Amino acid sequence: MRLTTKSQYGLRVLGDLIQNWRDGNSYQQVGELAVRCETSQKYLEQVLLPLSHAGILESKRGQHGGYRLNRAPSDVSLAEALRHLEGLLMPIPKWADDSDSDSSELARVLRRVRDAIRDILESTSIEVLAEPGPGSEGVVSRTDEAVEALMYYI
Amino acid sequence: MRLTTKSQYGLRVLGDLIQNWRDGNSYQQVGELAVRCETSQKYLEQVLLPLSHAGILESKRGQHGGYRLNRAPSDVSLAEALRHLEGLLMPIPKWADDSDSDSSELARVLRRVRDAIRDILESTSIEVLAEPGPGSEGVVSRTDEAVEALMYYI
DNA sequence: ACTATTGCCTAGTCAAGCACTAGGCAATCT
DNA sequence: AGATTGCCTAGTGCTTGACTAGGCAATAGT
Repeated sequence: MRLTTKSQYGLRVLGDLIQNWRDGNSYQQVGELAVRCETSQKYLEQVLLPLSHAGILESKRGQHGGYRLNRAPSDVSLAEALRHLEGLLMPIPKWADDSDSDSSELARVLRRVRDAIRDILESTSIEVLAEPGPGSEGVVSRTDEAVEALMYYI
Repeated sequence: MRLTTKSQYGLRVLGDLIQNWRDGNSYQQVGELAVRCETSQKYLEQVLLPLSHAGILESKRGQHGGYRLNRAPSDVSLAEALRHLEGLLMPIPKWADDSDSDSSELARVLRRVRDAIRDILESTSIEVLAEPGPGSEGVVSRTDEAVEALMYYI
């Protein structure tokens, strides 16, 4: 699993839109989302596009257009979001994905690693991206830091 | 965790040297290892250097020099080998590695992923890299294919 | 001691991919 | 009709992976 800035911004926007979902789910313009996520509008457009195509987000064009969640946050897993942000998490050819046990022992170990990652990411919903409630002081999202910490490696 | 060709060749050489360990543990020249691993001698030198510095391999220069295992294969974990082949698997800053539970929920999820990967890789020895016994027909090492399958992503 | 051999180390090159920037088209609202 | 906003594609600069190349250092055989 690799994590690039697409995930960084994408996950942060999702957290933002989850807050918005709980408060009427109105359309949020890319320009404002970009400001809140500290990136450029043009780049964020590219990040959100695949999420829209995947049906995770819903978009509207023209005046008062923007993005909003299309499904309940609890129904979207982190794995699904990351798949559309980063492309396929694991482009494994058939021979390795098959249940054939005739492949090497190493392949079996690597498959266990892959499954462990997948299990965690599939069983976690994007609700974890929502910023902590209004009780906390630091209003700044920690999503960036969390992703930066593991960026490129895991 | 990222896997590059360094891991691909490095793991394959380790498998080769494990066979050699069980058969007298003589020094194997880089040139011949490179032929068996289907890469160039010069590149393989760079791959094996860090394994030598880490004490996993032992080297000798001059005529009849080469490489051989320096420790029992059962005492070297896949995690250790990969760490020296790819650099640190997870360069996580202190704030995320601390047991402080005040970081974001996402950070906690990503730490679970990291730990799951580490647990598997630490508990598996490089013995799995050894080629299957002489009973099998296909003599070609499957390490390359196993690594290629997951290269860059997991 | 001399020389051939082999590993050690550093620098440089080429291609691919990430992180954007930019421009124009298409839909929507007023 | 015109302004606004998202959709889509192309292009650019930088970093990194995957090597290639050259010379130095140590060891073995004579």
